[in-house]
Amino acid sequence: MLDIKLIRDQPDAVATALADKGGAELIHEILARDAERRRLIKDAEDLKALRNRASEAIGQARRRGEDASAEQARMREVGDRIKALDAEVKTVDAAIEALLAQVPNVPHPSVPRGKSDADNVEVRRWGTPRDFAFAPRPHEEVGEALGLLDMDRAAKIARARFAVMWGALSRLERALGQFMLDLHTREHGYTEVWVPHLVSGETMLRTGQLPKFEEQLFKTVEADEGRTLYLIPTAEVSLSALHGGEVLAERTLPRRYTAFTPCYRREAGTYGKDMKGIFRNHQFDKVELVKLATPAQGYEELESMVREAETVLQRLELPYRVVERCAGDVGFSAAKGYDLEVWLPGQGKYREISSCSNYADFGGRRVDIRFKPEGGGKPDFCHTLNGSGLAVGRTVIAVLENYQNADGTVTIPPALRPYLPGLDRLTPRA
RNA sequence: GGAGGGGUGACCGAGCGGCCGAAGGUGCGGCACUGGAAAUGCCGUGCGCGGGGCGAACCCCUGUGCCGUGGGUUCAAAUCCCACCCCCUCCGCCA
Repeated sequence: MLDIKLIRDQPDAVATALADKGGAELIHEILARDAERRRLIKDAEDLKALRNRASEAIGQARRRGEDASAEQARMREVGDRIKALDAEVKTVDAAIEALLAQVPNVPHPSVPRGKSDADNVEVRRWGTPRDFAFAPRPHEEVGEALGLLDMDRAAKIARARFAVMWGALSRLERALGQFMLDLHTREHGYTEVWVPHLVSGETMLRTGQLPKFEEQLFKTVEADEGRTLYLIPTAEVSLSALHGGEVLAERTLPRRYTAFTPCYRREAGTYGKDMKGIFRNHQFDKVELVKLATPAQGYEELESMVREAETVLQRLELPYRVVERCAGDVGFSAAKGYDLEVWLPGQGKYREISSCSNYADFGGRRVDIRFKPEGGGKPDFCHTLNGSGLAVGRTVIAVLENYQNADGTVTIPPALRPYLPGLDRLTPRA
């Protein structure tokens, strides 16, 4: 969330910055509530000061053996008024927090203006889409023809938008995850972390998944306890919540964490969209990248994170482009972000395979991660960054489509061979 | 699942209902000592919120709150009561 002080001090600047993103209309109401809050706090604290002084005097009087019952009765009343004021403060606090939670992050000045993804800006391209001597097929056809991708049985045992991958394709999925983790931990300075896939509602709130995206989450209930846990829609949730409530030493920043986990998403409201194959499923694997950085490091770390994700595609020799998201498309929590879009010959389009964002202090404030400056001084909120490095399911798609052969087989990208000993092509399942 | 113990500042660890934001230690910062360092000595070292000092930053003053979380008792709660969360030990069960 935004710093209320920023809204207080520069309401017009904030409203202007949110022009493309929305939320500017909330500013006025927040200011009104904030003024009310401060008035109430002042009143309550004045009374508390009065009570503290009186209590002191009562204590002394009683130790002298004097009667202080009149003063005690007076303070009892003051106590009741304090209680009432505190309750009002609490109500207003909750209202402000609810309002503040609806205000999106202010885009970084460098972010291009625009309303939708149509206004996103292509930053660079890498690789040349291969020339096919035949009509390249979409991944679901390639996979199903080989008998390795099995959407029907997945639907049978679960429902639509789930997948079953047999044999070598399952191996490919696993190998890709392994390959990405090794790359990021060995070459990019990330620490591999194994995290819970089910987290509390509190964690979902602190990572901005709730309440806004509740309809996208799978929720579990322990039947006999009635307790709720949520399936993570991305490992970003678990990774970025790890240090919630902590104050980190500046010299330990930036911290770079990566995790390979399944991700669970309801995909509500996407009926009919990307229904074929595994492009948009309820369950998919992803290698997630999360960084905690100082404000001074934040944007530099965003650029390097994008390059780190790109490296995966380069090693796999998959053509892609980098797109910077415009102000209207950058995402609720993000101050700046890039998408990596991989070339899918079966679709004849570049499609998103990674999204890297800097949530800046907006994220750090919400999860409450701060750092203590090296030379002393007040703790300040960390920048939190996250990105996919990469979405494994979509990488499988990219491999199936870009490496497909005329005979229906699929060549294994050379960089992946060490992870798939004895396998250089996907062939029909026996 | 049964029985018991415990959650205090960056960390360890004291703490009679008022004089406790909290002893002591460690760590950290500064200074002294040193050719430089170690050791030693001295000093300093929490966070949030509100009000004010030039409505900026840094800083200062002042008030208030914070001893797992939330309630309660009381003129007054780290200290008493209740609920919840978490951790630990022993027994049972178990991948």
